[in-house]
Amino acid sequence: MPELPEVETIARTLAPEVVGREILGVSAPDPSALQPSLAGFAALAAGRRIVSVGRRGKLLLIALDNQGVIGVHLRMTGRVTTCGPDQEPDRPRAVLALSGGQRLCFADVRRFGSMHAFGPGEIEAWPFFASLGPEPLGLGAAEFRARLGQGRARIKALLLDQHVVAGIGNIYADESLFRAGIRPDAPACGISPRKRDGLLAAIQTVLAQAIAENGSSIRDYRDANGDAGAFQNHFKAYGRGGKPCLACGETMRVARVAGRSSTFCPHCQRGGGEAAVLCSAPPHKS
DNA sequence: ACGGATTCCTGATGGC
DNA sequence: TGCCATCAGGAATCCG
Repeated sequence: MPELPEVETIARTLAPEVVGREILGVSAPDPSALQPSLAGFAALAAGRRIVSVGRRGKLLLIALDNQGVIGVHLRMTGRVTTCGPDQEPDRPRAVLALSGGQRLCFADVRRFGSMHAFGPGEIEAWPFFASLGPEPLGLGAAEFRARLGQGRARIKALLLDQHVVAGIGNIYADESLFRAGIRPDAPACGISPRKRDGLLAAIQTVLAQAIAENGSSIRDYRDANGDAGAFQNHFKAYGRGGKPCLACGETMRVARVAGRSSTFCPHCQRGGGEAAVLCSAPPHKS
């Protein structure tokens, strides 16, 4: 599942393959992959030259020479890869033919993802893009503390909420909470400023390490060259339900939090548990 | 208004 | 062996 480190890795591996090339044509075995439509996408993208490849949250951004941009939502199983004229792309939903015989392929078995083409200045008006929270890497402690708020929402739900912070998904939420010693179901109102600072530090450490390892490959994720990442070998929480905690040996538990399976150590992650008292009193405001 | 639950989609997996 | 239920999850949307 591509989250921030995976999308960052795709951007870095895709850039040298496509930057400087012109988009010659657009084809789509599954036209629903393209927004606003196959014809609309082609009108915005064809004839444009790719000038850079970047990322915002989990959104892959392919910048065009007219200030337009292609935004790619990979969701769960989306893949963006390149393939030359002699290679057959594996079940692509959409293919961009590029100059020099290169092709950019978008495949996505579960079909949750999509590619959006935008004209100059249009993406800033896209509600999804405009409402994204700040990037977690480089985010200041004071702002992070404030963005979590004092509500009763569970901390994991907040980490997964792209309006709060952009780029974190189920894997890195579990890994960060483990390293910070906070239960995934802890309400925000019970997490002290000190704990919040520790959580941000854990998030930044985990994301940076995952980027350095080219992301995590559970089953679907591959970079633009088709290569897997390696950070799955460093998981301490995700996917370790029923196994002994790597820190204390206690059996890791799995619970449903924020609609996601969440793995945590009941011993190491007690932070926020004391919040039941702090949050129980209803906000008596007149 | 806020926060939880549901929905979309298909392949992998486990139980019988 | 084969079938069927279950699970995976990002984000929009629905619901209490």
